[in-house]
Amino acid sequence: MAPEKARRRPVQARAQVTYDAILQATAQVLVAEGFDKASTNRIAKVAGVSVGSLYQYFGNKEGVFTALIDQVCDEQIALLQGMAGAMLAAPLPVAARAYVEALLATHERDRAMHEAISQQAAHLGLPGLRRVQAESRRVVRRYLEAHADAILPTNLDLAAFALVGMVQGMVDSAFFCEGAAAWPGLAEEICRVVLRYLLGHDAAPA
Amino acid sequence: MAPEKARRRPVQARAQVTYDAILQATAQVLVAEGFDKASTNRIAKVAGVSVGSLYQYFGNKEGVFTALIDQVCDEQIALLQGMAGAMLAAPLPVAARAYVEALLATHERDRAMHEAISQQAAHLGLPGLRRVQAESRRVVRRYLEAHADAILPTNLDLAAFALVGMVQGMVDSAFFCEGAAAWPGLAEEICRVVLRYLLGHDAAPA
DNA sequence: ACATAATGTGAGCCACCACTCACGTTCAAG
DNA sequence: CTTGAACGTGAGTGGTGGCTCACATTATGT
Repeated sequence: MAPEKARRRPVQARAQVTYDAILQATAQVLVAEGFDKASTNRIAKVAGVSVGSLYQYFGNKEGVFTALIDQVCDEQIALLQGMAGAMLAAPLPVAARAYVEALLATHERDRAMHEAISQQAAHLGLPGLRRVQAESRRVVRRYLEAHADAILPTNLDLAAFALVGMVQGMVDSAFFCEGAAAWPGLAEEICRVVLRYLLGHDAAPA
Repeated sequence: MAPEKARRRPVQARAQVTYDAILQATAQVLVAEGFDKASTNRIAKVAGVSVGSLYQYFGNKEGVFTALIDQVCDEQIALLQGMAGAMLAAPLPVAARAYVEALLATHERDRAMHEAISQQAAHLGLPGLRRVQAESRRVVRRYLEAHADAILPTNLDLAAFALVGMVQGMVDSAFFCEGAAAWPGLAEEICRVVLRYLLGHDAAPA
């Protein structure tokens, strides 16, 4: 039950290779065959190692999945922060657009991955997903601060919270409802929601 | 794998009692002990019946969960439609407020339930959750039609989609991020988002 | 070269779990 | 009351999967 610590940390190069292979195999099996087929024996076989090796680096089955989820969350956060740096000085319509597109893109990229993980989200993934949301709010809040004189909301914490939630909600809905993600006006509409909330009107075209 | 049909439908009263007890026990075990502890034997024991009885009404384990999810979704949809009838003629700020409060309330009521179910959402719950979202969009769309001359969006399908997604997203975020659900200005802020999207400005106070 | 630690192996143990079946019990109809 | 159908039972079966452990192999320091 409790997330046990890893038995051993990889120190030699070949150990790191094994470790990475296990995580990659976990992702692959999860996406291709579903959670209930993802036994430790199957993961080890796909990774090309023995079960014993798996249990050298992960205390139990749960540990494998939490490690994988952590890795995915770290990537997502890194992408977020990278974008934030490039967008801090950008005007609102541009930044909004970039944020929306980025979220749509990551969803597109590893849709199956997210689905498989969220299958166990309440149990294992929740802390990780919380981290991503918290970091998203932090990034958005910093942007709002820099543009505080141009927007309506004065409670920036609440505004960041609302923004991250609403965009995530619409993007999720789009992928949830098959086919909707490809709707032509979707990204525009999400941006419209954001801009009307922040400005009270649509952005004037340049 | 495939959702097998129930072996037998309860016809006598005591059979219905057994059937209901099984579903209720499933919900209870799911919430109190988590999905992986919810074995058919455990469910039967908590329900106070024998495993054999369980398999008289459900073809397999999956069938128990899908039946439970269907039941929860039906309740949610019924609540939605009931509210829609009462709100069709209401002015926008009132209707928006009612919708938001209703969502917040249902989340509050069976938060653990939703969490446990969404744990298996990708596998079992997806069709049910899709039904709820689709019905939500239909209800919202009907309302928008009735008030089409008072709102900015012209593509009502897209608007309904965006509205349901954004509200759901913000509500989910609130419960996701512990404590946030109790934030004082939360419901107001969600309404503000909705109204600025639909009207382009905040509602004038009565 | 040698010792020692790090890494890798996989057959097998054990516990658990989905599901069955042969048998009892309760109901409803004639 | 009788009869048969609906309902209920729970020990048992087959299979699976998490995890171990005794042993083999490879790297590292001296």
